[in-house]
Amino acid sequence: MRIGELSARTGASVRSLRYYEEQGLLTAERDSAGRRRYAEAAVARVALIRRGFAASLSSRVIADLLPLLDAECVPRTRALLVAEQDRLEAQIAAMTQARVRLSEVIAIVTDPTWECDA
Amino acid sequence: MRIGELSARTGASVRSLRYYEEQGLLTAERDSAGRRRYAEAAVARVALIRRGFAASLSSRVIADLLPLLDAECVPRTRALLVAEQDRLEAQIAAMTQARVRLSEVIAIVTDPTWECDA
DNA sequence: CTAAGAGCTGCCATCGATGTGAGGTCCCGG
DNA sequence: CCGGGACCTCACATCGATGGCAGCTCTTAG
Repeated sequence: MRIGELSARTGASVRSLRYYEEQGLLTAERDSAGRRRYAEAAVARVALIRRGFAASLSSRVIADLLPLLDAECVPRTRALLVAEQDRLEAQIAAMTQARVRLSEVIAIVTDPTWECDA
Repeated sequence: MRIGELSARTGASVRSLRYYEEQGLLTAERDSAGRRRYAEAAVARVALIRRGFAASLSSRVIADLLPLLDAECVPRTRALLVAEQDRLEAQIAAMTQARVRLSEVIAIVTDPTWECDA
């Protein structure tokens, strides 16, 4: 299929599909006119890529991941994902801490001695 | 004091102090040579700004916030901060959901039928 | 044959706090 | 008077996925 159809079938914009290819996430044959031709499997591939993005993986990590998935290499795939999980966990922790600090700020400004003109 | 001293006393880089001014977070007099001169209060001001950043507030929000703080206007200050808290909460929720999705991906690839060459 | 539509490449913009560097001014100590 | 250090402004780079435009080619329906 061509890029428009793949886009329609996956929900990824045409722009994004080209970007995925640029990042080495998706390969395509070219027809005589230079247009991308995708195999049926591309639909599942794009779904997988998008699943990765939805799980906050970067294109770089997905690029590392896909060959491992294709090789059905569980241990390394798993190691990569767990590392990402740690990164995500750290980010969540950072934001959670920011939330605490924000609560502190709110507590400070809610000091009852304060007043307001408006 | 001049910018170098303020930087040393607050831990903010000189670049950052200029940026704060550019964003309307910090004001400075100028001496005859055009150099910034800060009052003592600037130290506390910068500390407050940095506290805001540490609580994941953007310079824009801090810019909105500081006048309210100066006016000691609790209700509006509080409203602004609570709105930010909601935003932060939404981000944390998004990342938490990403974590769930990542766990799902890990569960999928950990399917015991898979094998690995390396 | 022609117009429209789909595809192509390449480039710029986004958002935000900060780093970095060039090129200039100014002040002070030696 | 000179050198160096502190300061100034201006401007570009970063990171990442995506949007969007310009200008082009190619195909296909009418």
